[in-house]
Amino acid sequence: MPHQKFIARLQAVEDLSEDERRQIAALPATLRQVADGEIVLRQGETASRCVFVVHGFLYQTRIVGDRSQILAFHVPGDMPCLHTLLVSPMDADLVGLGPTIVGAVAHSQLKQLLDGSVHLTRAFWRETLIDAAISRRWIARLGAQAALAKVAHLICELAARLELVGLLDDGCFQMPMTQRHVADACGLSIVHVNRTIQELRHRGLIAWEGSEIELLQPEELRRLADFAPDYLTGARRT
Amino acid sequence: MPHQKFIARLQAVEDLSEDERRQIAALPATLRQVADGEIVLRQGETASRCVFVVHGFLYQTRIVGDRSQILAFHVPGDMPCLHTLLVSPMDADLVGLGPTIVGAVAHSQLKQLLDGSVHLTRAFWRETLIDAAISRRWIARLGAQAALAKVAHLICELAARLELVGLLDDGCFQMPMTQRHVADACGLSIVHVNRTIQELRHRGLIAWEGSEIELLQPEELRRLADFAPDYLTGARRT
DNA sequence: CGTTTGGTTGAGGTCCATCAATCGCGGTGG
DNA sequence: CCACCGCGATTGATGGACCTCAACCAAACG
Repeated sequence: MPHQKFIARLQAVEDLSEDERRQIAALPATLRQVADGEIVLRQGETASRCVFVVHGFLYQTRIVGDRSQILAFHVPGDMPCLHTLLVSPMDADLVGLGPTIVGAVAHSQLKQLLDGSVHLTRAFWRETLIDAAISRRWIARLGAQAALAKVAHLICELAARLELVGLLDDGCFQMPMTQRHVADACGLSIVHVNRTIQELRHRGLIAWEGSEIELLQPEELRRLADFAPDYLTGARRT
Repeated sequence: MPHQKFIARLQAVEDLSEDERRQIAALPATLRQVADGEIVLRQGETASRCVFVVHGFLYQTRIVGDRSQILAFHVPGDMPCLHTLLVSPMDADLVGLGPTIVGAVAHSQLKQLLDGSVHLTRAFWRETLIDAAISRRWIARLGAQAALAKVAHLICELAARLELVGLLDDGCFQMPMTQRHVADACGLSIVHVNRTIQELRHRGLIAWEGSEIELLQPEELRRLADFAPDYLTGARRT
């Protein structure tokens, strides 16, 4: 059950046989509650287990100079530190966003599973490649877009990723993200993020109350953000 | 011989046996000359072969809105589109920087090699993970650093990566990068890049004439850029 | 209730973009 | 050989996007 979203995610990325799904579901995982702002894995730490999001959200943040930069958000089904299986130390803190439930699988278990299956190895590899593709979009976003487009793009991406795991309800999703998180993810100041969000609201593109974000005009928003969701699944060759 | 730098690169990332090195060297590769500015692989294109840099440089660039953003530079030994093996379409143009020689290996050949070796698969996977780690640093750089630090960081990274493949000569390296490339990589205007480089020169940190870049005070430069090269090899667990 | 946290607003300043012009250099063709 | 051209580097002036500081508000919470 806790692996459900994770399997769904992998499934969206690579076709899995029923047997393979069973093998993944059989991975021994320990569940754990993570509080808002709690650090699951610390920068520099060498993980011996892989974490996956069961419920809620995580993000990765890194101090650079005197400010902190968010490198990635993680939604249910994501395995944020899969790369620690092969490349050891974390290059950022992994932090809970709102009350969250994570599962953890021992590296040894995962290695054993992957060593036995070329196809599953490929699926997990693909998973890390999609993470990389997302990072590359973030580079484009941070390097070349104006504040309004940056924030719009972030919202579009989160909505699209949540949709993949069935957590988008009619353009609406729940995420306890504060304006500080948006600022740290977009490389903007809080004040300017605030004004930017107001502008998005004013244009009737989004609604955002508490932890509920709604895309009022998804099409318009995507155009503004120059967003296309293709990179999130790594469109397979047919 | 053309595979030499590529093997050196892999070797730096994961221990290879002599047999494995031989297997890689035996991969049938076609060499090709690439002119400055020539597009090797176009955004949206589905590659059927993986390219690696034998001599010279490549970079990946993507149009976003009305400007172009460079997502990555590639030095000899790099395999810029290894990810196309599993995730199909290119999300950016792959372009030659200066006169360059690239090799190309068919996906089918590569797949065959990897399917036969768990260890080599791991080595190549690691390779993509290091690319991802670099992307993440770029996010931090673009999101959280000022112009001076951005440019300094880029130079530090290039120098460190070239050092890994033996192309750094006493803090000196050859790279036919223009200020426009720096601007597109750092999300700055050309004019401002020009002034930033002047400032770096003025502080006695670098020298840059034509295509020769020299780190005059590497330690100072690294401090300014908040740079540490750890992420480039994915420091292995011991 | 006081305190904290996140959101909001205003004013002023700065970093960087944009526009425009110049300069040096290598290439090219007459 | 030299005028011409194009590209990259450089410089100055001006403007704008965004930052910083500071204050205030509302809701949540002990």
